[in-house]
Amino acid sequence: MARESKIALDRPDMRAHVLKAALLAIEEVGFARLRIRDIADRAGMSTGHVLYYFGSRDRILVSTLLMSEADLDERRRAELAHLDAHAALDRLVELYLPKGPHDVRWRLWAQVIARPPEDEETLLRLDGFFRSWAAELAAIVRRLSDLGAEAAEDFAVRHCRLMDGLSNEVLLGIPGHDAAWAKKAVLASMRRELG
Amino acid sequence: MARESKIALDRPDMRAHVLKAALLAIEEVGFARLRIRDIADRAGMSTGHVLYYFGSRDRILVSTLLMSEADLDERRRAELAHLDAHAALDRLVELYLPKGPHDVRWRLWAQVIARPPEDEETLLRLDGFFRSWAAELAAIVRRLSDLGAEAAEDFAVRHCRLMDGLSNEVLLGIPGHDAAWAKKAVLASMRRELG
DNA sequence: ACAGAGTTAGAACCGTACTCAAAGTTTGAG
DNA sequence: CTCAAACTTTGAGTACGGTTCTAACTCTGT
Repeated sequence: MARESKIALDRPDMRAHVLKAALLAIEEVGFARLRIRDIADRAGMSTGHVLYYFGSRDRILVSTLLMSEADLDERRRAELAHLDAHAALDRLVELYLPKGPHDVRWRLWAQVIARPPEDEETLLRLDGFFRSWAAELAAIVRRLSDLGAEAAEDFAVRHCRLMDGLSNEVLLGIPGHDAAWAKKAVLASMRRELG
Repeated sequence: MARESKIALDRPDMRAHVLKAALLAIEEVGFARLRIRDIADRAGMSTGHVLYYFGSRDRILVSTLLMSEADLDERRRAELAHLDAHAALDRLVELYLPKGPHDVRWRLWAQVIARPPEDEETLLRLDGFFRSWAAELAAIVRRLSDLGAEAAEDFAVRHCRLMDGLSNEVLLGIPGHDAAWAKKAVLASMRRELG
């Protein structure tokens, strides 16, 4: 609708306010029990109002993921900029992987994959985050090895997908497969290729 | 409860009947709109009855995944047994990856990852399927290369997780990232390592 | 035939996503 | 300053689906 885009442009601050409330709500009540009411309460408004801005529960969650991911994107850049290549690699892996089975950012990803958005624009934004992570990783790898641009890119994409797969197991809570296990596995794979 | 385990033992056929109905229902009405009613209709019973056997919607879905995965496990063994190593590798990748964004088996996985089961027994069974795929892949790889048992196992696990990650993108429906793209990416990675 | 356990159906219940109409607030033109 | 139009906000209302409950039914063993 025209309404939607107008609002998005006019009141980005309001949307951000709701999305922060959503993050807080997820942390506090957990994903399984999350109601729109929980978000509305924390944002200091009514459930109808939250729906007025976002249209549906799923849209709120997708938007929350987009914000959370954009946020991390910035933090990542800022933090990795002044680390040497080895430390940067280690830190990137740490930032990428879930902290545990209840990691909010990853729970959001899981949710969105289980009920994917229909509109292409959102899908492209999600893809953008995939690419951003891969690009950052590729840059670090080039500092660590004599790989060419193409090979580094390939390495980066493969390892991002590897981390996605490992994250699934962490999210499931498979016994023994926790965050530390995942990190170790990724770094081992990277080292074995980089020599 | 005692009730639950008793039923599971006494009436495995009834459970299987419902689960097959669930698969059918998912195919027909899609995941987003799936109601217990849709499953009950197809199984020729009431919603109350379905819940009597499974206790909750989530349990039905987890059980459906377990059955579907066990089924594929068998089919895979049977089919790969009489293929040469190259063909077997190709076919395993094809069987593992989603056929498209609506692949029922993978939608079930996505659902289960988004709302993981609590009980350890189920988690271990899920882990069992991970291991089974990896073992099968490792065996094929050993036929194709001179890798040792340990290296082949490592190769297999890494590539299973890689396929999981690629599957996420297929499920999301990221433009350009379809089933064929995923297959190509996996095989490229495998070839590059196996030489 | 009967008791009692196990099974089945479907109505009732309850919680939650979503709608809607009306009231409140801001904005900007005259 | 006034007023109307657009936008915002609310909360009650609706619809719907998961879950629970109860009462009827079936089957088995005696």
